[in-house]
Amino acid sequence: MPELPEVETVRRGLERLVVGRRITAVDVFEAKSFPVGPGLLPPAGVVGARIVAARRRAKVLILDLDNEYSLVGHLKMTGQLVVRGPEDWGAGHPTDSLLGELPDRSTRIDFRLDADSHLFFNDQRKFGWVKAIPTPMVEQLPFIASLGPEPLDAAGFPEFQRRAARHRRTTVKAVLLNQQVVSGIGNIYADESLWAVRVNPARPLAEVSDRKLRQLFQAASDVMTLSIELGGSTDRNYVDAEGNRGAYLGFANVFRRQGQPCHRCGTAIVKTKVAGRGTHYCPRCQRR
DNA sequence: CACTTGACCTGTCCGC
DNA sequence: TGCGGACAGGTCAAGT
Repeated sequence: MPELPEVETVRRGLERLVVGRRITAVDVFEAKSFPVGPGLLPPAGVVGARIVAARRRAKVLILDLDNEYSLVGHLKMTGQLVVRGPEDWGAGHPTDSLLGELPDRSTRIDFRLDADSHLFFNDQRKFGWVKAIPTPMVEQLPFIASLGPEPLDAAGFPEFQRRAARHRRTTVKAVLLNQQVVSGIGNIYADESLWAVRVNPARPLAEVSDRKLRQLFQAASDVMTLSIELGGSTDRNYVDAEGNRGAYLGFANVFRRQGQPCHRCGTAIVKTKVAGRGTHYCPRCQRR
């Protein structure tokens, strides 16, 4: 469930904790978590390189190295990138940690760093991955090059509108989840954004006015900006680079709130299935 | 081409 | 208490 706010929170932690560190060794415990193949550097190839930048595109994390390669990572649903060092190391200590000693049984990769520290890639369900790719190739990877604009970029609205226009018959929720149309939104923030502008998730896009669509894009930006300030959403697994939970779900209006009163009208929030996903909405505020 | 469904995985929860 | 099955959801391949 890491969506844009969670990935951005991890990115900020990595920028603070591992940029400037050198990779001294890499232990891969689950081969599929660090795929190798044409154009990909095997794990041993990053040993000796220094991490020089931590970037993000939508839900994709990018750690640039000083050897012309970048570590590109996707956390998918249960991935974590957690930094650990000596006990007295670093300014931030976990205050709401979800994790114990690392590595644990979900640890797939251990990047050993200088200064006696580690960057652990944990992933209970093994859907996530980390790949080493030539830095100039990162933006050209098909799945990155085809991403739609991010809601945090207000100037991206016309492009979002243009791309969305090709999907007028599908539900507005499915469109929000389509990373080629608009990127960075996942199940949590799709539901939260739709509640904010009182649009029913199952509405065909054709029934959503241009004005509503603009409000929706803005709402997605607002809700994700707030979530970043709160360190993201922790439903089950998500933690930041220090192992801490995010606090956004305490402020959620619909996600995982089925049966509880709508914060606007008091009606019980309903959970259904739209676009093959669990979907939460207020049946009164968000009529079809 | 637009759109939906299934697969990838494992841990958790629910009903029997 | 144990056990089968549903469920969780990001993305892509395969299906309609």
